[in-house]
Amino acid sequence: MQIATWNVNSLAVRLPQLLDWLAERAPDIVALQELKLPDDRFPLEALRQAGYDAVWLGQKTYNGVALLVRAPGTLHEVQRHLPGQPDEQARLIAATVHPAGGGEPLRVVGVYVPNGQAPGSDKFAYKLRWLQSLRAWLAPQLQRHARLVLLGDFNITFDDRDVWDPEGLRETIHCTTAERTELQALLALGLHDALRLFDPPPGTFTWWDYRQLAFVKNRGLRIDHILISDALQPLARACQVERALRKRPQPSDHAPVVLTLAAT
DNA sequence: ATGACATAGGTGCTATGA
Repeated sequence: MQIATWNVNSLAVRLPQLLDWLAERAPDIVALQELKLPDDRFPLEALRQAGYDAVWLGQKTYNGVALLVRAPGTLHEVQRHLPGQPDEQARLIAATVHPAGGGEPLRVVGVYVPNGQAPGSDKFAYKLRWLQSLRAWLAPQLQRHARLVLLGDFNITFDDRDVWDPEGLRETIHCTTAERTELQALLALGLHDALRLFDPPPGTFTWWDYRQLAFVKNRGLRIDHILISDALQPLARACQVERALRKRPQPSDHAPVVLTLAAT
């Protein structure tokens, strides 16, 4: 079974690429971020024709998240937004997924963590507050759902290995100690960084700036993550960044991350 | 140097991203 996350940077623009990729790889579960469209413009029919069901939380212009499941898989107990968190920004969607191949259900939490703009800014404070709220909500979720996947665009690097120029970007946005402390606090709840379990080669990133040939020079960051609970860790078989999608015409600036889990 | 690209909204430019 394959579980993927992809920041598409506009679902309207990237829909043809998403449909191509779903047809090629047939992931069982997909979390999408940065839909950048309101709920009534979500392309449900196109996704259904591609063999996927979906739930989504849209927003005009900014943010927006969705979960897809390959038929005949199903999505239940859908939650949009962090409960009790008044927030105009569409950044979290969770569902209990019964995957296509059968086996035990999974609790899947897709997130688009705030960017944070710059340390010390109001947006940075919002990012840290949002992460604290996520953690407070996630702790009881993990008690209830032993088989849990938290995945999406975290906008945080774990450590210097996730940064193309760690010295030059020291304590800049995505690389600050404050952000990394919040990310580690999520792991401390009983989660594991799925990609790091498989000892990826140096220079494994998920995002590259559109400018200055950053992708060609592999000047990137690893900020998109799949975190899996203790119960799922022994089932992890592979985890990879789909770098090839970043090479296609009119790409998203993010590449997908794909986790392969053994059934059951 | 706060730019370079890309996207949305709207129709000239600003806001935002990472």
